[in-house]
Amino acid sequence: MLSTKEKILKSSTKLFSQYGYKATSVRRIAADVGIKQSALYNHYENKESIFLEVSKNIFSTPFCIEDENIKELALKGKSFLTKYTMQYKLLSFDKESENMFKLLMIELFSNNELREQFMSEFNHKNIQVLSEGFFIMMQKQLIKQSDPMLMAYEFLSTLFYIRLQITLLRFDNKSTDMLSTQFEKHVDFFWESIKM
Amino acid sequence: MLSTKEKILKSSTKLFSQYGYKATSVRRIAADVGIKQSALYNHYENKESIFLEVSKNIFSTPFCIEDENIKELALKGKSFLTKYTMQYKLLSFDKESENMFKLLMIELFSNNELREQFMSEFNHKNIQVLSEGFFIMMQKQLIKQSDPMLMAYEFLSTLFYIRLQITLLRFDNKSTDMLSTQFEKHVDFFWESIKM
DNA sequence: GTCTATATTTGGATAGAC
DNA sequence: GTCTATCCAAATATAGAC
Repeated sequence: MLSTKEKILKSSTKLFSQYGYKATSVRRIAADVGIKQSALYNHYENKESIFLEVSKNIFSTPFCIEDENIKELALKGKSFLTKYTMQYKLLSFDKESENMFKLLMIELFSNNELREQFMSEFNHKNIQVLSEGFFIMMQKQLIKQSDPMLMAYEFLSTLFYIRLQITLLRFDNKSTDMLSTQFEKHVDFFWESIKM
Repeated sequence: MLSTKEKILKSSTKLFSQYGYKATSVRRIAADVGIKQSALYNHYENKESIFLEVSKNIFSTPFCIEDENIKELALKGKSFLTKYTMQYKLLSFDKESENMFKLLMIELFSNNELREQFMSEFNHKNIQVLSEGFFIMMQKQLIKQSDPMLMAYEFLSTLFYIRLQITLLRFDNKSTDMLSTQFEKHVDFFWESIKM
């Protein structure tokens, strides 16, 4: 059994990630929770503070792989890319992460903070981890010599594009069959391109 | 000298592509044009019809290269990719196209029609043209044997990601120096990966 | 074709009874 | 903590004078 406050968070997460901040009214959130609009204010100061609570979860769910034992992983070459990509794929199809990604995309051009976080948390962080991996592989002569950062950028951009497409298709309740193996194909294609 | 109707279109294009549909009020459009809000209704039936006029231009400006003489171009190998990418780069930095791209991104999850058009006009059309080019290059043994569609997807996704980043940076009036040569690097990297 | 004035709706937020 | 009632602001849209 969820507390009212938890119900509000759940409902608002659902609605914000479907319609965005502006297009989601507090009345609608209240209706979804099953209470009157005014009762919301016993739990949150205002609409903004509800959104803040929701948006906290956007980057708490990892957008990229944890760089725990990246060094050991990178030594294995292709397995590193596979593992990285499979974690990314999991996120892309996980309902919770999907909503957070959707919300991020919807608010990307309206919310300065989210935009900054997208650049740092998603882009830079992923590029950093990946390029570290590629750098190690180059040292170990597993892959061709090149710019690790560029390689990371090339690899990541496709992951992002697949995820965006999946999110769009699922938003319309369309089938993602055509994209379900795209991640694996990407790893295969990319590895063939860079391997020694 | 622009007619009032043209001024409305110009102002609303600017504002819609900056704040999106919901967050742009007709008052603000009117203020930007320099007339009173009610006067807008002498030129457009309602807010929706203004947006419709604006959004017509999203896909009229080409989002992808014209496939005019793609066969001849593809025979030249790398030049095909270079030319394709440079056209794409031009669009990314063109003020008009940039606004249309921004508007598309902002409304992607709110507007069903735009979402459909993004999938067909941007994704499918580009994939088709590119894969046709790659297919020809494979036949002529200019590049390695692979799935032309997959190759097209891999190539396009990075173009899209660069464009998105450029758009985000310019939205915040930040420098795009770091990304200005990314398109060229992408072509170089990709060509090295696929060439025979 | 533009203006002032106004109708109408919607949405965020508060007051006070229970 | 929830409800009803209400306030206030903002936004779309219309009516009618000039």
